[in-house]
Amino acid sequence: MMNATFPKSEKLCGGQVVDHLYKTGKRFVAWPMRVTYLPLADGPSQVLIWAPKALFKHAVDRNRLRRQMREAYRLNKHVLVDADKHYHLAFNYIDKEMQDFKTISKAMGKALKRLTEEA
RNA sequence: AUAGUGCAUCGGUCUAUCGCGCGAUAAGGGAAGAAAAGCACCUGCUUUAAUCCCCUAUCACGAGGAAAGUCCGGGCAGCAUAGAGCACCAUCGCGGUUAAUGGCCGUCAGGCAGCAAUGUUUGGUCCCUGCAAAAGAGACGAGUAAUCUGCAAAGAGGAUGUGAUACGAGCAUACGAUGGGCUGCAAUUCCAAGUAUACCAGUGUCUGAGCGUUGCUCGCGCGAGCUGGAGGGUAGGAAGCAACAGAAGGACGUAGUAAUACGCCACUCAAGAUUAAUGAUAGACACCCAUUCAUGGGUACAGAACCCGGCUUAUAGAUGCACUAUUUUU
RNA sequence: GGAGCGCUAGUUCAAUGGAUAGAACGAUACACUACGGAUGUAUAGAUCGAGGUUCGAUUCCUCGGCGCUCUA
Repeated sequence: MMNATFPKSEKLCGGQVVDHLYKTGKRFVAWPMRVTYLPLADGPSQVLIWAPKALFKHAVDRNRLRRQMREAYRLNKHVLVDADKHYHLAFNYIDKEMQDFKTISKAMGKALKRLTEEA
């Protein structure tokens, strides 16, 4: 049985850590998201999820996107765990339209698969 | 029955799988990570904080009527138990109501909309100080024409016209009454970690610099450092803050036209995050619309951030009560 | 979370409650030129939206929209 939990230790917190990630991390686009990542030696992978206020004015829409992206990560993260890869990750939503869960989940699967293939 | 007006209420439900936050209970486990210091002497070892932290199981709870805008008013916190004067700001028929308000209820007068129910909007004063482009003799202090008085000088007089308003008013920056101390939970308090005030200049130590939240002046309190240049370090955690509930809602009774008040009833009410929980997916039901009666589409506005009372704005649809107009029947 | 400020031609800025909202740059047309530039002449173009106060509103008040700043 795969472990599909998402405890707080897997969330990325702290201003300095976030700054470090965005300054030194590599990035690629997995539409409708942009992924910024930084490989780690060990420890749990930590994730940051972001829905920008500039694109979505209402808090309801941002909450919904954030929750869907979080669910997509939670259900797909076994790919990373199985490959024994550890990252600091940031997912930024970059599309102007709200996409449905299937699209986001598919994109998340592709993104994580690509990460496992990185050196 | 149709159309409308006012007041009030609700604003999806259930199941399955996976998941999140907070709390309680039970049984366990002993760490995680940052930075620094010390010992050693290049391989390392030791020590150390707030928060304690992690895992497992079960149970309970987990967004709104507007959580929104931040437009008012309070609670609460700090600053003299918040003090004085000036300045500033707000309110403005009358009466009531409240913890308080610019809100709410009742009511008076005028304007506007409507057949009506009703809705909407305006409402202190002109004594003092001021205001009005063009037009007009003249915009608040003078004065044009006819006419009258007078020997005359002059005085009285105020038409017509201009204009929104003309020896009478209007307006606010003026006056009056009433209210407001200022700042806001990033307030405020505590714990922990870390560094250096090295150096330069000015100023001051009771005849007192400077600081303390108020635009200024005082008053009051603290008081040996303070200001500028040039540097060093930190930005973690806890309380505030989530049932020791309260200006809380509801039913009933009494008073009142009403807002509301009082009494009574163990009737109801348990979110508390902080890179920020309250969810995701699938299915069924309910409601609405279309229809070829198989089915297809739609279900709004919108997400707590210390807490309350209002206002304003957004909102698919559903329900109840009262009233008005028209038509039909009795 | 809280506090404060702003919105005027395409752009940058003016305008004490008072006549037809002004200036510079830009745009368009014409002239000049073999063509273009420069220059000259002319033209078009705006008060964020909706109400209210006033004789009269860019200005004052209310509600909404958008943008910005400060604050541990």
